[in-house]
Amino acid sequence: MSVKASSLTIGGLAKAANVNVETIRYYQRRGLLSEPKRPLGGIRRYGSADIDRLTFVKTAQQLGFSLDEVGDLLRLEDGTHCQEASALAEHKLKDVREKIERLVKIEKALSDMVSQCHAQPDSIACPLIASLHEGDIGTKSQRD
Amino acid sequence: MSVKASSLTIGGLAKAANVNVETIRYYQRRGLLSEPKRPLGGIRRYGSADIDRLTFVKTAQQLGFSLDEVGDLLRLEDGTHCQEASALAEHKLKDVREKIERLVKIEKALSDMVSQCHAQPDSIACPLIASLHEGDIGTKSQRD
DNA sequence: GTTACTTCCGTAGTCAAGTACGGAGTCAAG
DNA sequence: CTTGACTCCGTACTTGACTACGGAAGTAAC
Ligand SMILES: [Zn+2]
Ligand SMILES: [Zn+2]
Ligand SMILES: [Zn+2]
Ligand SMILES: [Zn+2]
Repeated sequence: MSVKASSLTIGGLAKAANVNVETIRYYQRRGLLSEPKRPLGGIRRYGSADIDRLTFVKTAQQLGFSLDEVGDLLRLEDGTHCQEASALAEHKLKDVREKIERLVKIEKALSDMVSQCHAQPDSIACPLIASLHEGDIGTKSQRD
Repeated sequence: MSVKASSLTIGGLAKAANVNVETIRYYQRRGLLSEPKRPLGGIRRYGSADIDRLTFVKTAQQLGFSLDEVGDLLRLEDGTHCQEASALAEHKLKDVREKIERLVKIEKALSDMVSQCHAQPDSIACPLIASLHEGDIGTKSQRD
């Protein structure tokens, strides 16, 4: 039985979870974090569960989930929705892989451009700039 | 002397360059594209140079340059600023490589999570959700 | 018990890169 | 000569994820 040490003020929570106070209030407004009741005109107290919550949100966010999607995940938080959770994660994994593919193409285009440019240090026209006029970096750029 | 076939209306230009009319007007406001003078209360005409311009902007954008940065590139447009142009591109290349690194870590974290999840189809608690509570996806996440 | 920091709360502003709107003017076709 | 489509122009709205502001009230230090 964890000691539900509800001892932190919002500022302490912010420090503990390494986020801005305003971010916490924002998440509360968005329903990603619940606000503890305040003791008769007093100040709200937060505990380790809240730090955990914020960690969850921030971790999911780093994994590329939007706050709306984090909300979806939180609704599965009891851990008994393996199907839905992994569907979300798999979809996100697909997105991430597509993003990587696109960036790798971009990387190639950029490094080609840079090396072309350096290959002709005394050229009158910069091939890097020229290639921007061509308008083809290899990504077929389908809108999805 | 190029034929300067100034025959397109803004709508035609939009179609030719595959962008929204409002986007063109927006770029004009931002100084990325100049507005041809309009013949006494008439309608502006655009030519292939404008298509080229838009292609340049869109290409650079696909390469990850912000519109401000595209503006910088356009100021080097004469092609005689190899140094500056390649400095910009190299910086962007560094950014892109960092982005790829981060995404690859994310990809690994996500695919690990998904396979863990599928490995235990009858588990009572989802390890995918559990791992989001841990708050470590391998990226040491230094603020930069 | 006064000062100084926090908290609370609602509202409003920021950023990038557009997109939308409304009303007036222009142009080509029928 | 009247539709209907398009252009022009300024302004305002959008999205996502915050961040800032202002004033009142709580709380801690000295
Ligand atoms: Zn938890
Ligand atoms: Zn699972
Ligand atoms: Zn050109
Ligand atoms: Zn060059």
